[in-house]
Amino acid sequence: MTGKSAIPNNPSTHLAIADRVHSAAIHLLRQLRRADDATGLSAPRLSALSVAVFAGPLTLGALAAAEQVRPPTMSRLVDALERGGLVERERDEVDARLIRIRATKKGVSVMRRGRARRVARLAAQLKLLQPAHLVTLGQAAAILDSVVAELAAHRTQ
Amino acid sequence: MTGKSAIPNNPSTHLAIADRVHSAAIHLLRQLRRADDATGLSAPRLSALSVAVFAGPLTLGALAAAEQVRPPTMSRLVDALERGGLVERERDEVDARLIRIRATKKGVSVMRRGRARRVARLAAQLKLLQPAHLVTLGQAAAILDSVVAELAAHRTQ
DNA sequence: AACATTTCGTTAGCTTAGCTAACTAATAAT
DNA sequence: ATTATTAGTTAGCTAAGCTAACGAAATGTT
Repeated sequence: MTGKSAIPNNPSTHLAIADRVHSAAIHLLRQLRRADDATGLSAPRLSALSVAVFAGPLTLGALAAAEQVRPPTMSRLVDALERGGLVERERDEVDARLIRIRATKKGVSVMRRGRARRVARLAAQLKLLQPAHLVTLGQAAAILDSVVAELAAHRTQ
Repeated sequence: MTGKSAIPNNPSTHLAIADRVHSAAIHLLRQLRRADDATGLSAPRLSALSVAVFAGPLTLGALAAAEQVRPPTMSRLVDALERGGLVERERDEVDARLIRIRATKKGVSVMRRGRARRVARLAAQLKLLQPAHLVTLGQAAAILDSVVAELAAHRTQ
């Protein structure tokens, strides 16, 4: 994508840094996007599965909200995961409109391995970095997450 | 998406850092995704336009490579940009197979405004950070870009 | 000079992910 | 009892990504 020079101006500006961070994120995800051949799961599916696994059984709507996606979109993602035997739909006992998405055993193990594998390529590259650079990345991730949380808060408000 | 707990392990491991960086990137882009109703340009289009603007006239293949995308994909992105009057296709004088993609005046200005707007929300948050954190993010972006370039190289091989 | 090969971009056709709008079924409210 | 709201799905669209196959142009071989 844009690379070094978008919004060139003064490179130390927050705007310039925002631009570069944005770029880097796009590039990274492009690289990691391709389906993990081992699991056959795309990023959105793996991501949804991840929430199902770690946040326990969730309603479809809640899952959609967690993934910041509309219900129909999540409905299809769940279709795919269900087809693969990774999650199950359960009707709620008390409120029959609700559908709880629960990860299966298979879903749990596939998710773990899939995510590990997905990130493995990145990890392998990181291993080649100078330790100081690795530290910088770790710190940046933490900072970014807090920034993103702020963004999300201001948006949903 | 996945959040804090995927592959938790030792947080200082390159694998753990890879996971956190990956997470952070996903979260960030989800937040920024809708950003640019003003230009009507999607992220991939804005990104391609950005390269066309800043890396000067480029062949379609080079643009595809820069965007880490296959030629047919870029061909369609360029179609859309051309329809919007943001870029032009020019046949090369000496080698008639080549097509140079050149940003128009309109493309340049739209890109600047669009991208600025897209990143503006992020930039606004960054402004609230401690200067040291801002520096860390800037460095991290640079490091990440080189890492991603390596990833791309190894994958294409 | 003629033919074969390679290269560049496009076209065709597929999948996935996202959306809105409209529908069904179920619950809640009046 | 009827009406309104809510949850999820279906239908139908757009966009982005891919591979395979193709035409046109350039290059290499004989």
